[in-house]
Amino acid sequence: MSEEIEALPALEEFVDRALWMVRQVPAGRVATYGQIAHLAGRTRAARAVGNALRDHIGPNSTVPWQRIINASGGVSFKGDVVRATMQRTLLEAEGVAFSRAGICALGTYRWQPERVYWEMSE
DNA sequence: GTGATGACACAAT
DNA sequence: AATTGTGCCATCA
Repeated sequence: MSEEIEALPALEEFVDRALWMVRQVPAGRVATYGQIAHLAGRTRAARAVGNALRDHIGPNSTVPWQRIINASGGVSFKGDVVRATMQRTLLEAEGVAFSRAGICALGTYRWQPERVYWEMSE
C-alpha cells in the first residue's frame, strides 16, 4: 500500500509561514528574526529564520529579506560586509534611518501584524 | 551520527 | 553600556 506519508516536516510549514510573514512587512518597516520566528510558530527559532532567508536572496526574490534585522535593531551578516552594506542601503532607501552605530529605532520602524492569521501551537 | 558554524535572543557579569 | 555565556533551531562537513 502506498500510503503517502505526506506529513511535511513541521520545518517546511514553519519556513513557509516565516517567508509569508516577511512578505507582509511593508517598505519602510522592519521586523526581527525572533519576531518572525514567533509569528511563524516557533519563538526560539530566530536563527533558523535567518538561515531560511539566506536561500531567498536575489534580484527576483519576492521576499524582502532586507527588512529582517536582529533584536538590537542592527544588521547582522557577520563576515559578509557586502551583504550587510547592501541591506542597510536598501533599508535607508525605504526611509529607515540608522544611527552612526548602525542601529535603527525598532520602536519606530518595527512592523506588527494587525491580526493573527493562524493558530500558534508550540 | 557527531561536532562545528551561523543573517539570533536573552540573562548574567 | 559592553562582553561573555548559554540556549535554540537548522545546515554542513
